[in-house]
Amino acid sequence: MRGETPSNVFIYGKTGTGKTATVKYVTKELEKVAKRAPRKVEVVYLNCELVNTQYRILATLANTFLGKVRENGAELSDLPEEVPMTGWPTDQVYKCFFDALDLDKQLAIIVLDEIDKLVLKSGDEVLYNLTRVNSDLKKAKISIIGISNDLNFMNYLDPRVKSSLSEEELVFSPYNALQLKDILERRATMSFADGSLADGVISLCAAHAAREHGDARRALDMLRVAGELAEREGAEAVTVGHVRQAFQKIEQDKMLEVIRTLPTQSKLVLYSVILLDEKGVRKIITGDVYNVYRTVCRQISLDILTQRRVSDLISELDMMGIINARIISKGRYGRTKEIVLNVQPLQARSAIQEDYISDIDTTAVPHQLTLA
DNA sequence: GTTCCACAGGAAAGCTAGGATG
DNA sequence: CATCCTAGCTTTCCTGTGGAAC
Repeated sequence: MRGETPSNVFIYGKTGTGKTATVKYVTKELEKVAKRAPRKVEVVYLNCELVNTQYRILATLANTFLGKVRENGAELSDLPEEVPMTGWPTDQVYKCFFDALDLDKQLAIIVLDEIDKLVLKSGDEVLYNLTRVNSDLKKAKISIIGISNDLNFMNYLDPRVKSSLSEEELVFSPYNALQLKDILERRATMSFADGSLADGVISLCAAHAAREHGDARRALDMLRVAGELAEREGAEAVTVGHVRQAFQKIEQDKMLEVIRTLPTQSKLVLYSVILLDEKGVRKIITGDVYNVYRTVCRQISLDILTQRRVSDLISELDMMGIINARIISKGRYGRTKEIVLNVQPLQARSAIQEDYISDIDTTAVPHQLTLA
């Protein structure tokens, strides 16, 4: 507001630590204060997950400032009405943004949320251009706030961009249990009726979330799910038990989501394990899984991988926590992995069958196996 | 004490899709 | 458009191994 060139700010921290919320709050306050100041302050918020190419960022910026210019009733003689979302050469859009911005003595704060997504998709050229704008502007100034949840993201950048973007750096560390408790309590007073939360419910949610990730959004999710469970039950209040159920439900949902996005071959291996489990086989063993897997593959005429590979896939499923595989030795009868399913067979099955392979025959388990 | 099963899992080479490059 | 590169899968070939049975 005093007309000095502000530092660019770079903010990083894990998801759910309040980066976006903080920036939005602070910029809103700033805009409020700036209304009484002689120099205008404009904040443009861009989520780079949605607006993720150089052209679209420039076009969005150009249109924002063209809009502001028109609001003020200024003459638009040499400026276009609007920049189309496709079609123009990039440098023309750039010039348009530049001219509209430089009409006034103003400060533009450009917030680039999820900036890592932008760089991943279209490189750091935009950032380079934006960081240089200040040296060409006569009246206006711009300042960039970059938000990223990838801590290593900076290393992908051009050193010049890196140094100018991180003039000021802020790190948001994950919330601890006390902070989460505080957040949950505030939200709870807004969304839950008095007395509908039993003692310890919020503490438990906070403790769980802090131990896992420190993500406030997910802590709130847990509280919400616990509330929904209690409501469905028609319970008087949300109890500690509901929170535990909610925790399990969230874990299960996460697991099912992982299963849904598994590559086909891994799904088939998992499917084979499920089939064996449903047939009541107590000790599920690599060799058996491979036999069932082969039958299933033949039924849907898919390539059959080698046992070596399937063994690796089983290890991967184990790492993901979908199954538990532990190596056991049966002495004279060899050494193998004993596999225990770690998900609800029915739900896991339907998650797998959402795939195009929906018509696998359940009789894929050979009879001699069920007898064995 | 030996044997030997039924795999585990390391190493290296082949294959392939997709992207970069000329 | 052809060609080259690369990462991620997969296969091939291999050595290693805990412990019940002999």
